[in-house]
Amino acid sequence: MTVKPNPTLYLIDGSNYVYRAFFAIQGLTNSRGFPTNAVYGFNNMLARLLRERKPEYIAVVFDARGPTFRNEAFEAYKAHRKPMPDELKPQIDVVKNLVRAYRIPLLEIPGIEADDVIGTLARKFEGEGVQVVIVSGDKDLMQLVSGGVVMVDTMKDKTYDAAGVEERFGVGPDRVAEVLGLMGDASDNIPGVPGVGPKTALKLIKDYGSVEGVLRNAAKVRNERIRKALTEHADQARLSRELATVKTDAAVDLSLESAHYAGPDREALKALFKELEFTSLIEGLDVRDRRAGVKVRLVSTAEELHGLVRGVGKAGAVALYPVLASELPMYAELVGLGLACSPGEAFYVSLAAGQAAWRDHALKELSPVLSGEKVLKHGHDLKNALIAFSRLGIPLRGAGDDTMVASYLLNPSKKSHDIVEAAREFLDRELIPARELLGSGSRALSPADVDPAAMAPYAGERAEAALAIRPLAGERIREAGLGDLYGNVEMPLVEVLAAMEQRGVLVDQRRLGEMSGQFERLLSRSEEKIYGLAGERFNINSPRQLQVILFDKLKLAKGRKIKEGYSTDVDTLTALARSHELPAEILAYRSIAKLKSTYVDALPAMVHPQTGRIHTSYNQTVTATGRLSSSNPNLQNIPVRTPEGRRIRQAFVAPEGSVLVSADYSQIELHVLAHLSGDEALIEVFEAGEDVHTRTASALFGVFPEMVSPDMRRRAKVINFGVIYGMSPFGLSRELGIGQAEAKEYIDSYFDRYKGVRRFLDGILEEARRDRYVCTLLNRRRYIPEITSSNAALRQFAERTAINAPIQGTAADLIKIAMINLHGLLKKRHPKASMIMQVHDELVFEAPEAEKEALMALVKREMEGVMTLRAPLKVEIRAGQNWDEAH
DNA sequence: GAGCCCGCGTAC
DNA sequence: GACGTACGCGGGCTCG
Repeated sequence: MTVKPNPTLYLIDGSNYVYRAFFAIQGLTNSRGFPTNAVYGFNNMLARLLRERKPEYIAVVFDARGPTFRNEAFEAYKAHRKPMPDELKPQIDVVKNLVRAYRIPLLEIPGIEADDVIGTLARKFEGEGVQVVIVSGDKDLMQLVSGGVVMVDTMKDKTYDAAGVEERFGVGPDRVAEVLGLMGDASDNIPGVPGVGPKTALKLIKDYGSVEGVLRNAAKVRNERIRKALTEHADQARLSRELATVKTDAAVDLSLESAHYAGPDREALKALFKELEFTSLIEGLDVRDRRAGVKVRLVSTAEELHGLVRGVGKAGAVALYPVLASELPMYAELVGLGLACSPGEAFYVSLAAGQAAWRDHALKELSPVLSGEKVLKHGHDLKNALIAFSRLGIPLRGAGDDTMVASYLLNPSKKSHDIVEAAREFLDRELIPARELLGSGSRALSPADVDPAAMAPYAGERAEAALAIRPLAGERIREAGLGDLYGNVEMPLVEVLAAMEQRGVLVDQRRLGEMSGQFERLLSRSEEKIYGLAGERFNINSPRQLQVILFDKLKLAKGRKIKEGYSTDVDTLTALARSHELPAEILAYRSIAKLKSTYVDALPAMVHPQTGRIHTSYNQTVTATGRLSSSNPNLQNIPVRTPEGRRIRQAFVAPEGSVLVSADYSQIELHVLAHLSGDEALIEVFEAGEDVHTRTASALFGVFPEMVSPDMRRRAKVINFGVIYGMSPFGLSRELGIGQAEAKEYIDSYFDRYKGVRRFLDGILEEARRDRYVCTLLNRRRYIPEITSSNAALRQFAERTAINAPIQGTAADLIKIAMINLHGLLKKRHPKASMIMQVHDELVFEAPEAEKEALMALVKREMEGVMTLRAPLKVEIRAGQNWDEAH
């Protein structure tokens, strides 16, 4: 038999919260000018309480209009209180309607104050064995706290039991009214004893126990002024104490049953929110209607776990949802695992470190299923699962489908491919958001701190969602002709990325530490110079403040407009550097500040405490084109162009006895362009192994390749890249600093030379307009809906992305295949070597010195031979002790 | 105080 | 506005 815990009743001090909400939020009205701030704040408080505490019984208490016994006892009572603000008055009735829409009983008893209603009900229900929670920020009510009554201030997120009251107030609940009686309460206009403030009152009550006790012993009080006040105002003190005492015997009643909370009247709430124009809250209501009822079982005994494992084995496939203590699998504990192998039901196994015996048992029990090939493991973000289990010594084998990757391939432009978003798209289902369990902001909990019983429905339904999404996504993958790309490239890549992240890269922390000091000194010197030149101190890192100095104070020429005034970017400052010293110094300062904050100081902070290396996350479902991205930290934008920047690259090192090998595709996107377009002239350049920029310059400027000057080559290079980006005459003219007419001539002359490229680009645009999407060599899709927009700016932007996506995306396809092949080859032939980084057209490896030559030959051959393009791929490869040397 | 956008700058 | 794709910093605004 299970013992039912005592029921809990929440009594909400409505008036208190309406006031507090009113002052906390300023200026909110609906479009008709009706003030809504107090209603909004009150609703947030109430919704949060309902969400976080899930009260079984609840009631809201308001003050009624009209006099109460306190007015009769003391006519000045609350008389001098400021009248209710005009903006608040009309909101009171709305708040009451809101409470009704939540179907929560609302008590307002004429002649009885809310405090006394709360006091009476609290004592009554406490006597009946109900746990009472008073929800208020009013210190008067602390006197009601006792064994069965606590007070909660939801705005400060504090709960007061008797000890809490004593800590906050200095005395226990039984003496709160005594202290208030002596010191008075300005807001309630309780006079107290003149000249006695909180500190004196507290000391007197501590010494003599009560107002009566203090008055009896008044003669003993040392301080003459206070002694006199006590004698002279004895009656007022007694009255004040009475006023400050919350009544617990008022004529109020409420049945527990009527306070049972069974959820809101959604239609009424929706109507009210609509009236108030709380649109985001309306969405929230709709969302609740799309929650699914997955039956999730928290696995808590060895027998149940054993049964689950057998069930999974029988099913032959399972969807996993690992719960990690934080976002980064390399840095996070595995807290638990959601599992699902049949529709509508799921399981959750807690793996919290706190219960080591259970965790060890559970992992041991699960391990054969996870590591075996027999049971297919599906999931939404399998890389995460692979890393999490691998770190526990459990290699996840038998990887099935990753619904996140599938979702990405179906539409890579989507903002998010997380499980919540995927459940919306594929299942029209709303999942429990993490914030509902964990909260947000500074108060956010770690999943490690959440009760497994609460975690279970969250993780279980996510596993079940992945299981349910899988066949739907699979069907759509096939329909879109994405099956090969998914099955032969993206899925095999998951494991490769997991291995790369886990291996990580070594950085020389000492070197970065030295640089940090150096950069610090450079910056402070530069700072002083800047202040001198500007004639005042300001925040150099603030473009807004810098604008004032440059354009208002020094009256330097304004350049490009931005949203907030005029740009201070590198182009502008470089131009201004001719007329003043300050812009040049700002540029110098900025370049060092950038390196320091983004790399020199940030990288050491990311070194893993156990491995001593940096483990980035390679994101497979982020970019619209098919590229990977890298974050935490981003290893794909480590500086390379300037000498100072290269010093950061030098801090990426090989361990003793090993080397770094860097292999990058030479001009991969132009090779791809040559292949896709079939342009004979461009293909011929690459077949001949010649420098493409020089050859383009030679054609554009009508000179022999040997006669191409560095500046001619530079211009040709800009144009070559411009093609890949969907260049316009304007963009080219800006980049080259020439007129638009001249830029157009260059472009015409380029397409005259490479006629096949022109045809190809036209074909892409036609295809985009016809299909609303474009494809890479491997059929990777990107939707371009705005290609037919009537807005010229939008349409032109769409045209540029339509041109760029197949080129950038095909390059991404190729290097991904090379990565998969090389990962497999390394395992077999160079198990001591590893692929550790990818930077779009570059792969970086770490290998023992002795294997350097063999590895380099293998990598070069494999990358160049990844596919046979009409323009043969070329790879530059080098080795070194650090990344700069190898690159 | 947290979360977001902006301006800016790094990479390919 | 004006050549593609990313990530992340500091500033500063808005929100609650």
